Amino acid sequence: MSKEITSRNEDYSQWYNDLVLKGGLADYSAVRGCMVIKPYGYALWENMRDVLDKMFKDTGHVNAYFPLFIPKSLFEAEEKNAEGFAKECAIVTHYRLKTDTENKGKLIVDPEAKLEEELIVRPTSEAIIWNTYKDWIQSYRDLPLLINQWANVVRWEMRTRLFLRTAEFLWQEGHTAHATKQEAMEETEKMLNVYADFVENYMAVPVIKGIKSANERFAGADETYCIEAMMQDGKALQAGTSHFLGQNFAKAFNVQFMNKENKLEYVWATSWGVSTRLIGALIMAHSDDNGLVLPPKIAPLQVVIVPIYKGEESKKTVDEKALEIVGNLKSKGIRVKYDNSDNSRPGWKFAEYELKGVPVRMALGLRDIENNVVEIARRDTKEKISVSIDKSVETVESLLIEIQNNIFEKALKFRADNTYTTDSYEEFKQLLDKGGFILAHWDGTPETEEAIKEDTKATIRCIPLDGKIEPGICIYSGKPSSQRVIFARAY
RNA sequence: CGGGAUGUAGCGUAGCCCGGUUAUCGCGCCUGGUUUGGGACCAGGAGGUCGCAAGUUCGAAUCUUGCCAUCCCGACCA
Repeated sequence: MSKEITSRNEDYSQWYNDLVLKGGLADYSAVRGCMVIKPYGYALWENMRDVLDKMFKDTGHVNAYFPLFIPKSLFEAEEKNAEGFAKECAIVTHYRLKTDTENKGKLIVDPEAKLEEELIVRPTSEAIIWNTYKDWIQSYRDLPLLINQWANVVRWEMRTRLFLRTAEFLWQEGHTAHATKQEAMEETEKMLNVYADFVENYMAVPVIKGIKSANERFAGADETYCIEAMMQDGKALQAGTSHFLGQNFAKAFNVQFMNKENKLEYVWATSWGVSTRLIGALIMAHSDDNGLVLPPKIAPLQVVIVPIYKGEESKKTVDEKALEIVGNLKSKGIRVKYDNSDNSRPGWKFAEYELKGVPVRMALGLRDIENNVVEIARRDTKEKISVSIDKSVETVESLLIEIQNNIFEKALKFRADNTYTTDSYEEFKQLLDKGGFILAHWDGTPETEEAIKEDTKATIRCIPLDGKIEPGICIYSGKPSSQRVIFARAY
């Protein structure tokens, strides 16, 4: 039967789950909190990864790989960071199993194989990386050190959600070392801009660049920058972070370099990351009740061609013409699939590829070939047009660009329509229930943020970088404030 | 980790309260045929550790206990 998708109005969470599962992006696994990323979902991640990887390399970074396991003593070296992650670490305590003599065919942990020092499965890699950098950095000539790694990390979350929060996830983490504070701060902002560029121009998700409040700051960072996106239910989702780590890790791991004046100095550090969580952002930003809506630039398939035929003879004719179009599209670098499988009919295929969010669908039948036209349907607006086959490639090319722009504009408009400004705490609470971003004054204290969070479940998503300096009074405490910050309920 | 719910073929399900032949139905799958412009139809067929493990019983999908996984709500969360 048809793959029914729960509507957004009916149950937003279920709608999201339906898209992930029925859209073929991921599956639950036999492991609590861990998911299987299926080929279609992984293809999406590969496209995202490839674009980001190029952006990192274009900004001077290189890739490396560090161990999955971190000795506990290293992990705890930077205290704040260790504390921040302590509650969600998986720990390796033994290295061997043995046959259970009491219970044939079962294995038990060999108590004699206890590790002298426990290994932490990385929730992030600062510790192991800075412990390594210590040996790599001696002189200012070794700096800057600009390294990225693509890896998996584990955070033992209480409650998990496909892509948005899983116990294991894939990400990239950049870790850089610099000779000066200024340079490290510039790097932090540079990578934030790279993320914003990627998320807006490839994923078509508008973001707000900002700084995290102390409560939301990365443990071990002096300053955390972020990009925040709005989902269709009005909730905020952090799409990427970039941290200025100061000299915290340099001091914890004793990473010093000789400067030009022959004096030892601690290096300045940054780290930055985005994860498979971005896929969750993508889904919730654009998709609709018919399924996924993927931005052409990173969609695994940009075009699908569905043939319509009657009998073997006409199938041949249609195949021939369709493959010619496929060739033309491919020569333009367009990711296209010709689905002439005989186990489902055209209508089924239409619905299936809509569910999968393929940006453009072409339908080609005998009637079209006679008239030298092809039907082209776009996923975002579901509009259909009939164009001359000779012009089909250029039509598709421009359509892909148009779809990319349209879904970005649509998301931008949605965000604008759901962003409010208020100076009244009562109105603030009412607006929160509608969902969306609220620009309000805040006195800058963690206590006030905490109190508002207790009261409303909303947190400060960020202090926007492009925010106007505008004196006002804190919405909660009435104390003076110099700038509005963004409040929202968040994922 | 607390509260609630769920788990029967690839998917969706009936049966469970009140234990008793060969576990129901639909979709999907396989074979053959007719079909194909928005989720086709006919005929035949295959497919099951009833989430897992103990227990109660002559007998367990059904009753009991434990465990595992998922969903929702909370707590937690960079």
